[in-house]
This record gives sequence, structure tokens and C-alpha cells, in this order.
Amino acid sequence: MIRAVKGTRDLLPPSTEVWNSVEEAARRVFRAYNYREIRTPILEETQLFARGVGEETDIVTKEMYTFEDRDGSSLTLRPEATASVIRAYIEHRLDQRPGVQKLYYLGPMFRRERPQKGRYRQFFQIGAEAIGSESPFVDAEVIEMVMEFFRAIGLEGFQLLLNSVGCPKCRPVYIARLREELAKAAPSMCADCRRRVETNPLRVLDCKVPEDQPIVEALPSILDHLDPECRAHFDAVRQSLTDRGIAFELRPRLVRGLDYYMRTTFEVVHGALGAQNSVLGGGRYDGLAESLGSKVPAPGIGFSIGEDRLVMSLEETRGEEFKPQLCLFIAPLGERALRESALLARDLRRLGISVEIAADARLKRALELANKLAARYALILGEDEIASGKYTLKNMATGEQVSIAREELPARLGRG
RNA sequence: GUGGGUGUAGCUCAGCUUGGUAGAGCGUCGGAUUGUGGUUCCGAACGUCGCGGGUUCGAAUCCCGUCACCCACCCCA
Repeated sequence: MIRAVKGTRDLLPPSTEVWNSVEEAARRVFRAYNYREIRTPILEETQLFARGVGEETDIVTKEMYTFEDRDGSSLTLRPEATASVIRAYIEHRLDQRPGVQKLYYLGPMFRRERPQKGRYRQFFQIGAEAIGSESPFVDAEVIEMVMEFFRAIGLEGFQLLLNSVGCPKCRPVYIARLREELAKAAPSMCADCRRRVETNPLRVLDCKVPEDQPIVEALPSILDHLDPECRAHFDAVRQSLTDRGIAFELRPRLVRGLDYYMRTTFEVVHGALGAQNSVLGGGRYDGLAESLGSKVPAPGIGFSIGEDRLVMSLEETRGEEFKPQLCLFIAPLGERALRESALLARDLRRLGISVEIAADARLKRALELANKLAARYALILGEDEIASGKYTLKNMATGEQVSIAREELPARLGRG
């Protein structure tokens, strides 16, 4: 038997209904913030990610789906979308368009990791980027938009974590300071941390081993090492969030795994997701365009939402609410009735009313099916009804039946 | 890449310790007479017991190998 490849999966109804309502809500909310959709290719030149995401990151060193095209060029299935969006911004000179470029995207990303709960090799992200401004006001607005989106889909029980990771000027100073401290503390820490001291000292801050926590908490905070510009930026972001009534938790030890982040970084975590509890990651990336070879600067901030994880947490708490309903189930009795119901169904469907027809079932069987499909109404269409012109409409919830003329049906059924 | 767990009907699982050629619930399909669902009752279909090898008169059950899936680490969405 041929199966879906490891780490990929089929999304089936009724789950796809949840996916659709999540995506519809995102489009609606983002549009209200004047974001518009961008669709970039799923395939890019490998160099885009190598340079954009960072040569030394885990994504680039071991997680990319990279292959050689027939002409010998190296292509990669996108592991994330920000680099592509910036590439498109540069390529199409969007900096020449008026105002801040606000773009959103949604679609599949690919990383060749070992799958586990909430982690897939093909996974879906919904993200947005605001490019062309360094203003902390934009940072706060982007975060507010995310919060409004979560509110729109009714997500609860999440936490917004906020930090600043400084900039290429002040971060190295901090990392040097961190290394000094770690040189002393590392020997008594876990094996992973001892390794991280060499590879990526910032990651030590993210250590989850309980025994290491006292040491981690005593390490110097990056927030004490921001240079004046980064400091002012971060203060302004926090002030604007407070002005907007957005609750956040300051997490000086929040670090991100992609190289391009600077200054503001944020994350949203949700319980009931297993070990992969992060549903959103985002931050500012003012230097990304230049590292992709752009002559024009493109300071920006954005986020990406792990749609798989988001849907998972929605389904955990309120999966029932997304069950779609069938409005009308038609049970035709006999050939004439079947032909008549085809025309009736088409007319109702034109009005947006969902209709199903039992093409070949006895009445009992048809009603059984109507019940299983959770139809709100069943329409019984037999010889009597055709003769009299009055159809029998049954309310499936109450069992109540009324005799109704064809013309009255749309009003009676309402929309949907 | 590393560790642990699990593979038996469409789904959820029992049976495995103490080998004797497969079960339950749900679902699907049919029936309980004429054009009335949800409840109930009766019945049916569906299994190379993940795969390969070994031990044995006999293997879902014991042994070896292998594959797949899940969870966790790493890292991230």
C-alpha cells in the first residue's frame, strides 16, 4: 500500500473545516490591518535560505529538502517564508510602492526533521510581514494584529512572550559576556548546555533541564546589555503594547533559532500541545535584505503561526463548534420526484443553501441518512407532494413537519 | 541523528505471561410488511494478527531480524 510520506499527512473533513475557518479569519483580520496576500514559490534557490536564514542554523545545516535540478542548480523546498517574501520585495522593488508594505501569506513549509506531536515535515504557516519601517509602533501593531486574530478564532489559554535580542552591534558584546559567565558555570550543567557554550551560547538560556535552572536564571540578561538605540526601541514597543491593553510576559531568555532576528522578538505558547508548545514565532529582521544582497534596506518585522499546532489546540478545546451542517436533505420518492428534486436542489444551491439528494433510497433509509449527515431539514417529495404542489418539510431536530409551497422554501430554510 | 513505546477488522482496543489455526465495542450494510430518522432488537460483510525468517506436530502468542507509526531529545512553527 502506498502511504503518505513520513511527516506529511492528509487533512480530512471535518478537520479541514477548522483549517478553513482559521484561514478565513486570518484573511479577514489581516485585511482590516491593511495587509494583502503575497504568494511566493514553494521552490527557491538554495542560496536564498542559506544566506537568509543563516548558514549555521539547524534549518540550513540539516533540515532542508534540497535537490539538484536537471540543469545542475540547487533548489530547496522552502523551510519558512520570510526570506522568500523579502526576496520578492527586493526583486519587484516593492520599496518603490507607497507606504509600509504589509504582506501576509499562508501555505506549506518543509523541514526534514523527525516527526512528533505538532511537528511535521510538511507543515503549514500563516504569517505576515511589515516591511519598510523601523518604527516600534509597527512592532506593536503587528503583535496586536496577532492577538486580534487569536481573539477572532476564539483561541484561549495562550501566553505572549516578549524579548529584545539586540542588534549586530550590541549582541556580540552580550554573547562575549555570556561566554565569560558560562566558562565558570558550564562544568556543572547538563551535557547539552556544555555543548551549547561552544556552538550557540544563547541557546543555553533556553535550557529546560530543571537542575540547570538556578544557573540559567543567574546568567546576565540581554536586556541589560542593549545599546541605547535598541533600548529605546524596546521601551517604545512595550509602551505601545501597554497603550493597546495587550498583556505580555517579558522573557529575557527568549531566543530565536533563525539568524536574521534582531531587536524585538516574540513568541506565543499554548498548553495542551505536548512538547511543541510554540504556536507562533516572530520578530524584527532589519538586516535581512542586505544579507540577501539588497542595496536598498528593507527593515521589517513579521511572524509566522504554526497552523497545524493552532488547529490542534483549537480542536482540543472546541472542536465540536466547527462541525458543518447540511441545510437540506431531499428524499425523492420515484422517478418524477427525483427529476423534480434535481431542479429544486439547483435553485436552492444557487442561493447558497447546502443541499443533498438521496438518489436511490427508500424514505426510511433517506431519513436515516439525513440524520447521520446532521441535516437541519429533510424534504419529502413523493407523488402526493408533486400532485398537490405542497412539499413536506421536516425539521430534523424537532421532528415537526409542515406542508410548504416550493416558492416558500428559500425563506423557510434561510441561508446556509 | 539519539532514546522509549506501539503495530490484531474502517476506527478504538482485548487476546500474547500459561502456543491449539481470531474476539468486543463503535462504524458500514441489510432486516423488524405499505411514505418517516434519532432509541431498541435481529442479522451480514470486512482480518496475509506490519513484514521476513526461526523454534514447534501446531505461532497473533516464544526467538531473531526488518519496516512503519507514535512520543520524547535536539531544534523549531
